[in-house]
Amino acid sequence: MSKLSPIEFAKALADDTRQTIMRFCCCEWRSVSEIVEHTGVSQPTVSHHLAILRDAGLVTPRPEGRQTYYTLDQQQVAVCCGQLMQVFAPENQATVAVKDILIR
Amino acid sequence: MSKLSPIEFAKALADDTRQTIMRFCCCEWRSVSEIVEHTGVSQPTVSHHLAILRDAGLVTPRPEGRQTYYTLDQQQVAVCCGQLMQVFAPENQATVAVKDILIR
DNA sequence: ATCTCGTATAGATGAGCGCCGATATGTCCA
DNA sequence: TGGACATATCGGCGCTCATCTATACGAGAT
Repeated sequence: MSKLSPIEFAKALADDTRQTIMRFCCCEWRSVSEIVEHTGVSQPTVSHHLAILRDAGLVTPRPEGRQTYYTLDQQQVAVCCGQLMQVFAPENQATVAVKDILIR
Repeated sequence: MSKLSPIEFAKALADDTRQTIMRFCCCEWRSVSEIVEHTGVSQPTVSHHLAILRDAGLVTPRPEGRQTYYTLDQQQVAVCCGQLMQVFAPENQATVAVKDILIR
């Protein structure tokens, strides 16, 4: 999981289909077929979006036989959000709280 | 300052020029001319991006004579980041801390 | 080995958007 | 009132990217 700049993070999030995938994979492992069925877009499109999220370190793949299961990396999300807050809301109270927890 | 969905927030952040503007206006009031000079893009382009950020409630305009000064709304940023964390990192420790501060 | 199923990649297409020049709007000053 | 300046809007152009179909790759199963 490589570090993600605020720009890369924002661009990875800036698509409805990708956010749908992220919500769907938030607390569970989901196969590509399940994601295809849930999003309603074609399988290649899902694969494309998964590649983007995977490159951003936002989802983790787990190959299992013919299928590949994906899940959202909540820690990566939290760290990136914390970074956003430090850059764009440095004087906010919540930013301090997040920094204490996420940055060590 | 209207409420901002995770998608709208991400799309507003998903541009280098807009992030440059946001950083430049983070803790100070900046005129459009200053922003034009700092970003290096044309004045109409800056105006365009400011309109997007303004519609998202991420920057606050303060007209003063012929000039308009803008500053970043750190509270709006923090709230949106908090929302992102609750949606995409609900099991993370930092999310709980942010929620306690931002959501009332 | 061959077939089938699940996923990834390649190539094409169309919509969205970032950018600029030109122009409109609005404010201050003489 | 007229002119100069700051910002906003308009119209277009080019590029990025989300989507599709077609195809390749890879792992069971027969």
